[in-house]
Amino acid sequence: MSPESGTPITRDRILDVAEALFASRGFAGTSMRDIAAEAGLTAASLYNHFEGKDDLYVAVLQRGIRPLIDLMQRLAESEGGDAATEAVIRAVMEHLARRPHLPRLIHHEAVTGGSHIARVARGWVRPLVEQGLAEMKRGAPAQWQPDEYPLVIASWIHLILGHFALAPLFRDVFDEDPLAPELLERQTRVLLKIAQSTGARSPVDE
Amino acid sequence: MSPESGTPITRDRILDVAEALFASRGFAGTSMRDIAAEAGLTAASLYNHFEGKDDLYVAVLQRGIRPLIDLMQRLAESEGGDAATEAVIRAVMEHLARRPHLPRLIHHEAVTGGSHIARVARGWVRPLVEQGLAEMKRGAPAQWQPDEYPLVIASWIHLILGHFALAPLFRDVFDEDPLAPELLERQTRVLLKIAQSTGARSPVDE
Amino acid sequence: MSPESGTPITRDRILDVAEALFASRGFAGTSMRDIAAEAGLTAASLYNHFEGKDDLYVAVLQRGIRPLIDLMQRLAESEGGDAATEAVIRAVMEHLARRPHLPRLIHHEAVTGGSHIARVARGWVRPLVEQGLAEMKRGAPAQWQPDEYPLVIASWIHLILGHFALAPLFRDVFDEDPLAPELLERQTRVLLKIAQSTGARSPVDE
Amino acid sequence: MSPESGTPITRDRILDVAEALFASRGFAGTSMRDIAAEAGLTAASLYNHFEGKDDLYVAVLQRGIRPLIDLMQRLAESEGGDAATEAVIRAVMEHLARRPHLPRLIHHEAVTGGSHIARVARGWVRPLVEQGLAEMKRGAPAQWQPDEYPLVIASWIHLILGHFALAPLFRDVFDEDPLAPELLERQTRVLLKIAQSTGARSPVDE
DNA sequence: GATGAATGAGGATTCATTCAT
DNA sequence: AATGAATGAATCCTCATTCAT
Repeated sequence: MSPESGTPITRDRILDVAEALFASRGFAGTSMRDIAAEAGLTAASLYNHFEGKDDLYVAVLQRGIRPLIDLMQRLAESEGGDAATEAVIRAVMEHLARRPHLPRLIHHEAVTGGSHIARVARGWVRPLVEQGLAEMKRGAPAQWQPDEYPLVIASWIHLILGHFALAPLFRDVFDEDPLAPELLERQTRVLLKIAQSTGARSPVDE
Repeated sequence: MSPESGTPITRDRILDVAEALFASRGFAGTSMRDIAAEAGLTAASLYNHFEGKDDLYVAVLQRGIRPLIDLMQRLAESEGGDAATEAVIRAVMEHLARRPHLPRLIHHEAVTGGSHIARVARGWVRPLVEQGLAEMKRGAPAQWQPDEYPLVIASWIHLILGHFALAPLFRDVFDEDPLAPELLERQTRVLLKIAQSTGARSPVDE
Repeated sequence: MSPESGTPITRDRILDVAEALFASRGFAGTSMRDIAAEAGLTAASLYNHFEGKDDLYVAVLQRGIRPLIDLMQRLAESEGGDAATEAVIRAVMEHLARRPHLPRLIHHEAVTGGSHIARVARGWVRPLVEQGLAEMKRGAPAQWQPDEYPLVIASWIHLILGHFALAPLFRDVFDEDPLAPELLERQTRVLLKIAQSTGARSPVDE
Repeated sequence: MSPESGTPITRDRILDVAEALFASRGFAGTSMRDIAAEAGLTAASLYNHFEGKDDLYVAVLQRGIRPLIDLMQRLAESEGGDAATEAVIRAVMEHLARRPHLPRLIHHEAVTGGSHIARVARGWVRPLVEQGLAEMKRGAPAQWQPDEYPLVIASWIHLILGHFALAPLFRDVFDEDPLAPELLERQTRVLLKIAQSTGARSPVDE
């Protein structure tokens, strides 16, 4: 009946719930029972859909990261230049705004150095970094030395992911929700300004 | 008799071990037994020094964050200006280089939105942000709107903490250790350049 | 609709698989899922053919033991004497050679003292023992006292079943498979010699 | 207080209980909870004494089999001959009478072909069989061919272990307990007679 | 006749914690 | 100050079974 076979409804519901819980409590802090309960199931039922906690976690990770990889690849295929930088920032911010759990998932993995991180690192971040490196080698702002390129790229990742991942903290500090549409828009503006300030092509270029 | 007494040496050893484990596995992922084992003790012995896991965790957090708060306060008392920005970046980077677990601890708390985060938020980040706000209000680069000030400050936090906290990820992506002295120095240079680029006082100011 | 119906082929396949698994892992150590998987089915499907695990187990037991009972009865109807002893040993050895799981099933039941053992005991072993007793009473080797008759019969059961049931052990000890045709033949010869040695009619008889 | 350090009492109590349960229900059929309950403990407490179910099982097996190995070695050091055969049978029967769970444990392992069987096979049965083989090679009854020696030895194992291990079955068949002292004595007599009948040195030997 | 999905019960094991020693 | 032993609660997961499809 549905274009997909199986019973995608339940499976997806589990993935949704698991994504939210893994994102906010981490892998170790999330119990199968909690996931099941939130999905309206018994813990045992989860095993009809996933082989185990680890399998479920990987499924959550992949479902979340895959579209981000795809997005980055699509963006990479567009031509570069200053306009492109703006487009990338806008696109990524909009994408993450719709999947606000993803950055926290990535942060958990990254900070923990979990066993899945190799997958994340090699599958997603490395290609992304390498795209960025290639782009910068073709023409980076004059202020950056080549050995600083990776750090510049990492810094952009910190800026973008950090805003989402550390939202719980800053929600307590500011009295506003960093994930509210208005603040996301404002943060995008801030990032664009940073891009302009730091990305000014060297006078030689012009 | 009081759980606060005990050989300071052992207590500190426990704190050291707990800090490392909490930082790399998070609160839920770290067991009292693991901490005890790594400290050459039995789990039961930990209770001679701390009232429980939670108490130990708070102790770790406070021991780690307190010096950072002090550092920020000392820096705040110095006068501002462009030179100050550079001094702050250098000082914080150097401080964190000596306590590399701290950023991961903070990230865990921040991402998790744990029950201790209020403490962290109110005790450390809020004053820091308010110092920054005050500073910016006294004279910020012209490109920033007042409602962007908090986001700019948060962005700096992302840039600095992110480099340390996400080191496990980027260690896998680059083939270098982000926490190696040489990369820390390089990252400091990058941050200084970003500060210069984005922080340029508007021509009108001068 | 009735759980007794169904394609006989599938039912027999399940019985075959279950027999092998129950024999090598015991009742408690064998899961319905394992049986189903080995039979190319899902656990749920087993319930189309058997009422439950217990029912399946009993079916396996009965299917295996029934022919053995029949064999013993047929042998009992033949007249006794030394020739008969040889015939019994040969017949039983040949029968078990074709159903090598059976002795292990019986051993499991016997050692466990499981709830099904009463069935086995009363349904199969007891008549067999009583046949033997009757036979011995009609004329046993002079060396056996009447109160030893049951033990002698039990000993024969140990000798014959043991060779099959403990094959996994002796396969490890010898470097040969006790169930290989050649060793079965050799074991038969050994048993026949034991029968001759111990069964010699007293000189008075002759 | 006790000649052994530690708290041997609880540990031994657990071993006793586990031995009985493993013997009568097998490894898979015995739960840690049951063992604990029978020992007056909680399941969690078992893990203060053993690393896990498997470890406990191995401990039970070793504690039971070790003395049997020692007995066999002592017997092997005595000189052989017909008198020795009688001594061995008597000694083993008496030993097993005092540890009636052991044969069932061995049978479970042997029939299951469990993962521990290699240990049992190599550690205990193989040396025993090899002792027997050496003995037979020095002078066996004329009726046995050399290639039958292993089977003869195995047959003795079946006769002796079988009486103990299959006791639950024959308790149901006879109306007597095969492990009752009187029946053990009777079984010993039967075995001795079998030994005499089958072991008669060939006239040529004399 | 087969199965995917659901589940209550129970499996082994871990965990934080307590307490007597 | 340290620990061995004990434990209730919770962990992940398996199991036998049911039922709608």
